[in-house]
This record gives sequence, structure tokens and C-alpha cells, in this order.
Amino acid sequence: MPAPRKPSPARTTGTGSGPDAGAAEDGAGERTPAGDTRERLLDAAEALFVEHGIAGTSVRAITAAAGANLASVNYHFGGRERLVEEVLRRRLGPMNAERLARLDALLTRCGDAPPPLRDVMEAFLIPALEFGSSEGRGFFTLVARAQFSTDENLRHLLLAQFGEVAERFGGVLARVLPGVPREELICRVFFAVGSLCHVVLNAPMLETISGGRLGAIDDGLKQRLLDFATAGVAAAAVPAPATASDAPAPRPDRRP
Amino acid sequence: MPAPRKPSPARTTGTGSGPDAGAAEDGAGERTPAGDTRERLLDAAEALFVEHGIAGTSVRAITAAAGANLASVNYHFGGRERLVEEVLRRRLGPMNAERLARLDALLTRCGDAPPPLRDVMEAFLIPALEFGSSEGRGFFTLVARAQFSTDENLRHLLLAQFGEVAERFGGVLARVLPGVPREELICRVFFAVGSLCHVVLNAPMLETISGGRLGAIDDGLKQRLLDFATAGVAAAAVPAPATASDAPAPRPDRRP
DNA sequence: ATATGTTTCAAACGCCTGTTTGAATCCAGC
DNA sequence: GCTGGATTCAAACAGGCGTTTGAAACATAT
Repeated sequence: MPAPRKPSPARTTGTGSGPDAGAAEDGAGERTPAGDTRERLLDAAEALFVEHGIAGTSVRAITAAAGANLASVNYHFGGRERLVEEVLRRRLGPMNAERLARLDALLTRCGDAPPPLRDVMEAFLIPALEFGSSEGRGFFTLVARAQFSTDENLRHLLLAQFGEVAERFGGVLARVLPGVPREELICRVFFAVGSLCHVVLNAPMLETISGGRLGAIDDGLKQRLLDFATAGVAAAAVPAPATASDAPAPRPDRRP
Repeated sequence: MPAPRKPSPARTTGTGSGPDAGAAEDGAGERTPAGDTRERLLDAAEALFVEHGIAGTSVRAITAAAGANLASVNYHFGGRERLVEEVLRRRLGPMNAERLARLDALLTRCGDAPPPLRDVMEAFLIPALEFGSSEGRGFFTLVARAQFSTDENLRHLLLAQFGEVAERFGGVLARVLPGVPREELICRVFFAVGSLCHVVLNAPMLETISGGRLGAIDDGLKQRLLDFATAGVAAAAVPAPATASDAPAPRPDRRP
């Protein structure tokens, strides 16, 4: 019996009498009177995940930080794993919504003309960085970590939430860089996400490398990342595979 | 007693009679007759770390895969943590050595002229990708994972091994892109490392996103990463911080 | 005041982890 | 053919983990 869950009799899911049940909402909305504990658990878990990683945070640590009983995680969520998912889901939606909102605002502002690439990248990157430093207090660290984790379950969750964002931005980018084939665009945005995650997770390391001159995710660093990603995504379509010749591949300088 | 190590009497380090001892070499070189087990442990650990992550691999799994006794890890290395370090150290040296060798070869080939940026980036990126796909069978996945782990110990290890590489490449890059301030260069290479790690760790995810058209770390993907990183590192020095104006910042097109 | 359903609680369970231990085994040197 | 150091082995240890349990506490409606 390798499956560690659902072992007890009579109780089919979770701990049985708990309100965990459905994946999305529990029907009653959030009018639960003592839903207090649930929220405290989510907050405590998020904070601890950011600091010690998901795998490095125990249910005991979470409940202790939340001032709740050890069993409360199983009661409210039906298990540790489902709590993790809920922590991610809670902020992933708003974050991606802001990305899309910024993109919409940009498109509106530009009318029929294709928007500047840098602004598109900004709409994509900045929300992640903001969620990662001020509002959600480093939430994107969590996303980045989940991205690099070995847990297939988490990665699927991220991929699912990411779908609409990828679709919309992909479409706009194809319009901004009409000469670049679709799969090339996918690649480049993928690369940019890598840089983004690296910054969010390893900003302290950057501080060490630079001897203290860099490190904090401030406006300067944001601009630098934006510059880097913009230039990378805009790289020439199909550069010469040859190595010896110099020529950094002449920029098409395409712009309507 | 929070410290889990060195609890027993008479034995000061590790399990006592084991040959682990010093951090670097144990003086006798590698002429140990039955050093066979030690090597098998390292190989098995590396393979399992690549597949299931470092945190997700138990000493029991390693010893089982190596056909060794459970206690052998403690006997030969003095503990799980020291085994992890050794697995990393064993290949990190050669990998960075190849980076430097490629850089030297490039410099020799170019004589007094500053080498093309793309070739410099290639000397930096390709060894990691090769170690990550053919020779060391995905070893760089391990480095990338350690980079993103919460384990401060591991990250310090990486940083230490990375020192000389950073120094040398930083110097050459400063010569190739004389207009870009040092801290800007550091940042950009840092970003490129992020892309690199993302590719190595999440190539399967790229496959999902692209609908199967991309995914394997083949020559095509390597070239794409190289293009992206080269363009990003070569981004204009200090672009306008304004957002609305288009102008992807005119390329200085500096080249001697 | 009683009955009902929800939430909290302390305690335990079973499992897996890294490590330790002391005896068994191997293998050279004499 | 012993002796002694190196290596392997099976077994156990202590501790942390996620989860379960059944009763206590609470709130609410009748």
C-alpha cells in the first residue's frame, strides 16, 4: 500500500467531518464565522514557505506560527499538500490578472499600433516583481521555487494558472515581432522567466557577487532586468550559427 | 542538544574510524584499494539527485542503488551532507575548468582584438549545457537545483567554486563591452545564468508549453539560449527609463 | 435549556529519516 | 597462519514527519 492517504474507515476524503471537500469553493462563500483560523493558516504558511521553502516547512511549524492546533491543517484543507496548493492559488490569480490588466491598458493606449516591446515585457515582468517585494511580501519567491521543485503536482498547478497569460502575451508578441517564428518567441519568453525567477530567488547572491553594490530588488534592478529581457526577446530572428565571425547579428530594427 | 552530529564518546568526527576526516584530500591520494564503494556511492547519489532532487533523495535510496550498506555513507563521507558536497565538488571543478579553457582558446584565437561577445557567452554557457545533457548526464541540473535551494551551505559552496570563473569572464566582458559599467555586466550575466538554469531544470515544461515542438536540450535550443543571452548582455548601456516612447534603444554597435 | 453541527484540542499512530553501534568479514604484512 | 587495520554488515536508536482520533469546547437554533 504505497498510498498514504484515505486509510481510515467511513471517512472518504480528508479527515471526514472537516469542511475541506471541494477543490474550488465550499459553496457557502466566505461568510464562515470562524474562517479566521483558515486565513491565519494560509498567511503563516505563505510567510514560512517564502523563508524556508515549501519542502522545508512542516505542518507543525505552520500551525505553531498561526497559533492553531496541529490538526487544523487537516481539518481545514484536508492535508498539507492541499494547503500548499491553496496558498499558491490564492495569489496566483490576482497576479496574473494584473499582468493581463497592464497588457490591456497598454494595448488601449497604443490603439492600432503594435505596442513597444519593452512595455509588453514590463506588463509581464513587473507584477511578478511587485508581488515579490512589496504587496504579497515575496510571494513570487514561492512561485519560482515551485517552478523549480521536483513536485510534479505543483508544476502542473502553475502551468494551468499560466495558460491564459501565455496565450495573450504570445499573441501580442507575435504582432510586435512579426519576423520571429512562434516557437522562437516561446523560447525567449521562457528564458526571460528564468532570469526573473533567478533574480527573485537569488537577489542575496547577487549582492555577494557584486560586493554589496547590488542585491535589493529596487527600481534599478527592475530596470536592468527589463532591459535584459527586452533585448533578449528582440534578438535577431535566425542568426548565423557560425561562431568565428564576429557580427553580433545586425538588428533588423523592425518597427512599424 | 540541537546538534545532531558528534554525539558519541571517543569519536570526534564523523563515525570515528572512517576515512572521511579532512575536507579536501585524505592524504593518501586515491590509491585506496577498495575505494570502489566510495565511487559507486558518488555515482548513485549523483544520478538520484538529478532525478529526484537533493532533498528528495534519502541515504537509504543511495546506498541501495549503489549496492552498498546503509552505514557506508557515514563511514566514507561522515554524513549525508558531506556526501552532497562531494558530489557537487567532483564535477564542478572540471566544468569550470572547461569554461576557462574555452575562454583561453578563444582569446588566443583572437589575439589582441576583443573576442566576439557571442563566443564569450558560448564559452560560458555551453559547458554547463553539455555537462547537463551528455557527459555528466544532467549534472548541471544538480548545480541549478542547489542554486535555488534553501540550503545556505550548498549555495556558499557554489559561490566559492564560481569565484575564479566570474573574475575571468568579468574581465573579458569588460573589454568586449567597454561602455557598460561593471555592475551592469554582473547583473546581465546573472540574468543569463537564470535563463540557463531554467532551461536545464525545466526543459520538460518548455515541451508542454510549446505543444511538443520544443523541449529536448538539442543544438537548436542551445543556439536559441545563446542568442538570447548574447542579445541581453549586449543590451544598450543605460537606456531611457521612460516607458511610453518606443525606440528599443539604438544599438551602440560597438565593435573595434 | 436542549439539541445540533462546527471547530478546537491533546494525544497518539505509523512511517521514514540520518546516524550509531559492535560484531563480522576481508586482506595485507610478517 | 597469525595479527591488525580497514571495510562491510545487520540491527537498532532517537527524532521528525503528516495524519488520525475521539473527546472537549463552542456557537447557534429551537
